[in-house]
Amino acid sequence: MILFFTTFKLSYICVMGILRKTKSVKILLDEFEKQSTAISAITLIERFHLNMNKTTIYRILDKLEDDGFLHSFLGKNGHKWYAQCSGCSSAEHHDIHPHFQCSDCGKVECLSTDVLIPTIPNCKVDVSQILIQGTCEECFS
Amino acid sequence: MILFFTTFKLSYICVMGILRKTKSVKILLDEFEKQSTAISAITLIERFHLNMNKTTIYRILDKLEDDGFLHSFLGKNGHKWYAQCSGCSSAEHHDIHPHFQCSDCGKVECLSTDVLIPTIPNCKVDVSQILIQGTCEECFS
DNA sequence: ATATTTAATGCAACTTTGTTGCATTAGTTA
DNA sequence: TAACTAATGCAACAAAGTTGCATTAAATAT
Repeated sequence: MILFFTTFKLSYICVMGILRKTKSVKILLDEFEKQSTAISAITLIERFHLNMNKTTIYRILDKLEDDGFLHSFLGKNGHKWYAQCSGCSSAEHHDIHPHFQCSDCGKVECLSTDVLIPTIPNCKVDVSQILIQGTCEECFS
Repeated sequence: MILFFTTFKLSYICVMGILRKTKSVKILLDEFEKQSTAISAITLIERFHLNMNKTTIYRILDKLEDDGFLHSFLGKNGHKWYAQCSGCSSAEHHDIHPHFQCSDCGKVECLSTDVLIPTIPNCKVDVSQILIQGTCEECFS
């Protein structure tokens, strides 16, 4: 959340998410600022196991999602991935877009393309997860 | 596989899948014949824990998928689900269709509707998983 | 600047889904 | 009926993610 890069009283803005700007929160926010592609929870745990506990990582990711800074989805193995939201808030997540995962290197990208979800008779559709798998540009050439 | 309901020499047909018509295989085949909606591995383990070991269940499901009798996909929690294929073989799985999971009762249905998958520049697309979540007909009313 | 409050953290133990190795059992073929 | 070996059960394991609780450290109040 942009909050941390300006200087607000956090408690006014975040009701259920992150309240304190701790070292761990800063490290993770920096990471998502730096890297535009999605990152899996497992990758973050490996990458920062010297800096913080895996429990802490899971908890911060959870809160950042509540805050509308990150959105989560499941990769090809059912493992959790996170990426920055664009224009979401704690009130509403409107980041329903497909994700592309390379079967070769495992990298995941958010796709801006819209996919038309079929309507289902008598059912109320809430969310849809679309994971497209294949070979990415780098692994293909 | 229809093989088991007629009388063939199995070894001619199944190369890497199921070779013997055991009690466990019969139970699971019956279950998928009986129920047209998808079934999660966990559900089968609960349902048949008196009849067979969970290892056996996972192994049989795996082989039935190899044989083209079942296809698998991940539900909303990343858990494995299986449903009957229509027209697939061990040589080729062409059952790429969306699935609908009810957030209320957890039930999963295969949808016959086609979804247009976006092309991604310079990438080769292989498979795509589409999981639509919402409230099903029964839970809605 | 220091004390107080309590959100956030680390740790260990746990839960759940799914997998592996190996001895034993039971379909299938000879 | 015997022989072969695929399939099974069991126990132990692996990996992702969660929970409870004592401790630490941000933010606020003094």
